Amino acid sequence: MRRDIFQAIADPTRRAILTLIALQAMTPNAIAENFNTTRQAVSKHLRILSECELVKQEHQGREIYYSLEVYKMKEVDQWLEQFRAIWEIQFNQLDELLEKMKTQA
Amino acid sequence: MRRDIFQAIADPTRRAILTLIALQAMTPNAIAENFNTTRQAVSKHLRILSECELVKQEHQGREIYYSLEVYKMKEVDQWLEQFRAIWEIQFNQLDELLEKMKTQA
DNA sequence: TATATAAGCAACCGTTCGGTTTCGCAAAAA
DNA sequence: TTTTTGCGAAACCGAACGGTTGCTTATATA
Repeated sequence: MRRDIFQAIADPTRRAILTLIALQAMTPNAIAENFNTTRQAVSKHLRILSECELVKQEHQGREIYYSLEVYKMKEVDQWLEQFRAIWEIQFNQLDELLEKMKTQA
Repeated sequence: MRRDIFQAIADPTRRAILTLIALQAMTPNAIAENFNTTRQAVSKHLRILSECELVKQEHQGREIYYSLEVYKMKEVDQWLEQFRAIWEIQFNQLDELLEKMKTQA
């Protein structure tokens, strides 16, 4: 059961949960109210997000507040880095092409 | 069979394929040589990558060259944007804290 | 023409996924 | 103390996933 951040964000519900708790910590029940699923389903998603440390818990009495571990998102950002260089090159080439077309017109 | 770029990059083999063909187009056989799987397995991955337009084909005789559709990667980058703002705020707060500790020392 | 090769496609198999239902536990409220 | 509430864990189910094997089609080569 090797959890991986890319697998974690593959599910649209989990991505929505991450967005939801990005700015404020929330309990599983509160989170579940925003979706058409049961609390248990949300709980499962939270477990997966916890396993790859995308989310952290804070216990308050019998309530558990979940919040985003935003630094972990940087792993995706770092993976994207290799492609960012390429799409900037392609953008510049397009730019040169447009320039060329302009001078020829 | 809802294909989605996030689901496409969830698989480590597919991520490796994307990196492999990022700089040069390759045929399925050539790609498969880089992994411990059969050509058919790679072919399946390429089909999934094609379905969400992360990859484009170029036919040359009986060979098919696959290459990266790098602009599509920006969708992930755009999704990350919402979190980028947050981690920069947190970074700045850490920065302020370090500054504070320095002046107090 | 006959043969070899590149590649896609379909069928099948075991595993994982996302969800529900049921249960147990601990904290708060009655 | 008893009841309610918030939560996670386990068992189960259908669907999807990743992979293999076998087949067909199309191009290149003898």
